[in-house]
Amino acid sequence: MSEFGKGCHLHLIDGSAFIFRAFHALPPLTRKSDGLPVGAVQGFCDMLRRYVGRDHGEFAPTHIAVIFDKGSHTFRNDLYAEYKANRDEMPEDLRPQIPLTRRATEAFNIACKEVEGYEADDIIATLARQAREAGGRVTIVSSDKDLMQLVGDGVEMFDAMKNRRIDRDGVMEKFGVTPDKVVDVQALAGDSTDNVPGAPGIGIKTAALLLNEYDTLEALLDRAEEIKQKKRRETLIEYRAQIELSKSLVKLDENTPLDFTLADLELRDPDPETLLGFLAEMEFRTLSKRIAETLGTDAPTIPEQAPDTADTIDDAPVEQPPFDPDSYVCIRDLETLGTWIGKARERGWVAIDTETTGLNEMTAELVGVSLCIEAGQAAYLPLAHRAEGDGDLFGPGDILPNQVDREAALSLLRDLLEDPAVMKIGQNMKYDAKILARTGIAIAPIDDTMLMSYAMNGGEHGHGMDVLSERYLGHQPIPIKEVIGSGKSQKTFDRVPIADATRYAAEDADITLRLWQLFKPQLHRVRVTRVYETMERPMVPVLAAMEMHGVKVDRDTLSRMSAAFSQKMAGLEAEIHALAGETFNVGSPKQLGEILFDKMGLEGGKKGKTGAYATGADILEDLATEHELPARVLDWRQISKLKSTYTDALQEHINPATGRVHTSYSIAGASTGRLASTDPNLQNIPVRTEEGRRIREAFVPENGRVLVSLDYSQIELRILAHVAGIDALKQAFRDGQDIHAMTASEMFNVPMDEMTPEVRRQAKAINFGVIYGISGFGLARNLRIPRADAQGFIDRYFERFPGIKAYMDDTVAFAKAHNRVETLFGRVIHTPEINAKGPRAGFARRAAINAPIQGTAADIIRRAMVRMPGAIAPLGTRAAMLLQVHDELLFEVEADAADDLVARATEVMEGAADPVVALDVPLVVEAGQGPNWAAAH
DNA sequence: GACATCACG
DNA sequence: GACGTACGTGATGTCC
Repeated sequence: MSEFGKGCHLHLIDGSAFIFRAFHALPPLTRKSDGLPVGAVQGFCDMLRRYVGRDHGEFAPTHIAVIFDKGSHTFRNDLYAEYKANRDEMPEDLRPQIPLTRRATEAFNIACKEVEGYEADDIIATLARQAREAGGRVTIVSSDKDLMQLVGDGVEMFDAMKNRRIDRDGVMEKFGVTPDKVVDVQALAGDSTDNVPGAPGIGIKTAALLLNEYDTLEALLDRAEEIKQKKRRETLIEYRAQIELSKSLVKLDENTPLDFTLADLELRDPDPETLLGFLAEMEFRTLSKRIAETLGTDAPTIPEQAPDTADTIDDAPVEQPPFDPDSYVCIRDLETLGTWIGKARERGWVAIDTETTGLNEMTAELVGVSLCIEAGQAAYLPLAHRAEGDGDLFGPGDILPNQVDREAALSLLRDLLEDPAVMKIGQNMKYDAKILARTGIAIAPIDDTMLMSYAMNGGEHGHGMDVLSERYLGHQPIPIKEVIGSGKSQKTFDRVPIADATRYAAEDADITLRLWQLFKPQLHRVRVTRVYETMERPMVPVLAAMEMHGVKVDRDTLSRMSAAFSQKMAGLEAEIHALAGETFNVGSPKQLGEILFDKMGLEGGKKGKTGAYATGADILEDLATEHELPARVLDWRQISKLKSTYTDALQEHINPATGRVHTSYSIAGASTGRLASTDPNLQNIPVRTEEGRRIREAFVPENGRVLVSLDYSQIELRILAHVAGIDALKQAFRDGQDIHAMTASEMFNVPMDEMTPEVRRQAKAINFGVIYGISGFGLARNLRIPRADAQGFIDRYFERFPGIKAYMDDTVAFAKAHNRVETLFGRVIHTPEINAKGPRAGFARRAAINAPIQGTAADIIRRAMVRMPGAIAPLGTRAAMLLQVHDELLFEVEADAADDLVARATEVMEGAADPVVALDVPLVVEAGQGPNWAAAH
């Protein structure tokens, strides 16, 4: 054993962080033979394997240890009983896995250290100090901000999740101070996750500001009297003891008693027998194989469990072969393609992925297609790869030889992809369906792993392939950046060498198939099969058709408006500069803030986390009553927005081939079930102001046609009336009354015929507030009234409609108990933050109240959209659905068929809840038509 | 790439 | 009683 000294590099892994990440990143997995939960152990082992196996370059370890916490009571609890008191109980499934992670570490022959009564952080601090004093370097493997105080003098951190080293600059970035001041910042700002109190009202930004001015916490507290801001000064004086206590809680103990030395942590090779023995005991087949391969030995055989116990491990993923990019087949001739197609027919399913030259399905060209028949068996069919660079027989840009003839291949593929007996499985199939549609292939039937995940895990995490693969397969796919590069040197996929393309593309199909095999049986267990089959999957062809159809936008109208806006902006800019007495960038909130508040000395000072002045519209509006400049800036901002985001940008989006604008809807983007529109976003075209609304005049039908707009009237309030069971509201909707006026009448005891617009406006704000999970603060801000008044309104509202309060409380209670809420149609919306502590709790609470209402409305319009093609089929190509804007559908229809369309579409929309949900309130649709979108409203 | 701002339902 | 607040999105320009 050699001494630790100069030239040595100690790596300290934060064991708890590894365990928790492994636990939360992987689906519950149990040991097949006895049902012992081992998912976190498996993840932990895989993370260890990857960490020791990675190329650390100049940071390679000579010594390494995994450090664990031991015992729940530490010296910090003696200082402050509430320390970490708000931590949730350890999940039931995780508890038995903790000792196994210790054994795993030992099996890897890595030092595994803990000290009774001390947190891992203190041991890490002590070891880091010792290593530093011995002249060595230290890497702390963790992203925990509590450890950042240790950075410096050869000590750095490494965030294994983001694959990023954290040095002095990284700490500066996080805390705004050098590492030696981190403890002081934390003492002031406190930490809600550890229940460190800190100073109320002071966050990291403020703390950093103060410490950079006063240098040390002690100096700051001693000279607190000097601070200008009243509130801050009083807080620092009043809470001095609490701040000092916080400091002693966050300061790590660098003198933890240790019964081992740095030399004991020397890097050692694992003993294959011990390590593989442990893995076999845990029954990790894939991991055993992988590690055996690295160690150059054979993996031990792990017996399969008896078939009669299969149902007890229902949640365990099907055992799969490891990913092997070298095993993927590149299809170079029609015969081989025929063989793969034959295999897909035999199975009845195939996973498919298309590779193209870009992300825009309307302009991207098909480059190749990958297929996967079963886990590990995938192939890539290159169709249009081109030579890159030079030094080849074939010049840059030439189609490479030895690729299957495109037309012949597509003809073979068409038979498969249109075969009703073969399920085509994809990840985000709308993309592939559109690409294939442009080659004349109408792919069907389909399954979509992205949408399966969305139905099961909405709100829990994203549903992109990378996330799903890492989370559910424990496999990190080849990043697209590695294949096509990034930034300036990025190339299109057709310039990727075919061998590289094969590894990447076939892997995507492989992953998709594995995800499908995992997800398919889970759908019914989470009871979202109907959601998936009626509201997610059928959206794919409907949206694909709408997006490909596009909407005609008149370039001349937009370009004339842009020119007019330019002129107007130039005029306003000159006025603003004159008023300011100097020229500055009106588009820079920073510069504007300095002009308004520093130079002109207006009231309404600082705000915001970055220390910049807030200059949002609400603030400028307040100033505008007294001053010219902010009023002109508001005008300028409005025009600037309209020009840059709409009249300029929309022209860029007109497709040269179709002359129309083609948006793309994300089906699985919004947590509530809403769609989102991108590239361009056609769900936020201006309408609220007269000037903005004119942009809608550029959205026009083809000659002889009209645009028809149908929108649900007050759909969210109707849903609220139903779910909360408010008889008065339900009756008002049945009677077709003005719902806001009726609310006002109930609340303020004003007869309906004496209603003033002002009182109605307030009631309307309250109605919307309720949908958003009302708070006194929010309503006060919206109505610009004192907070106490707003709270009074809310109290009275709840008094008059007690069912609303009950609904809100019940919804939150349900969310807290189940970590999810549901729409009337069974859509699941996870609320992972609902049991969080601190300010996040408020957000989560309001989101949980809103989600079933917004989500039910989203479900209803989805149902209408799915039925719409069938309902308007008799009109043939005379009518087409173009856009969805949450509660509105826009159609383009031949003028003499418009009334027919309105009748059919209205019927579908108003009946969209049937027959699954019988609403106590009618759904009412309002229709309009005209020669442009503005006129159709 | 983060932040502020603002467009929509 | 304090915390920091309306819910859900996407695009743009500034600034680091």
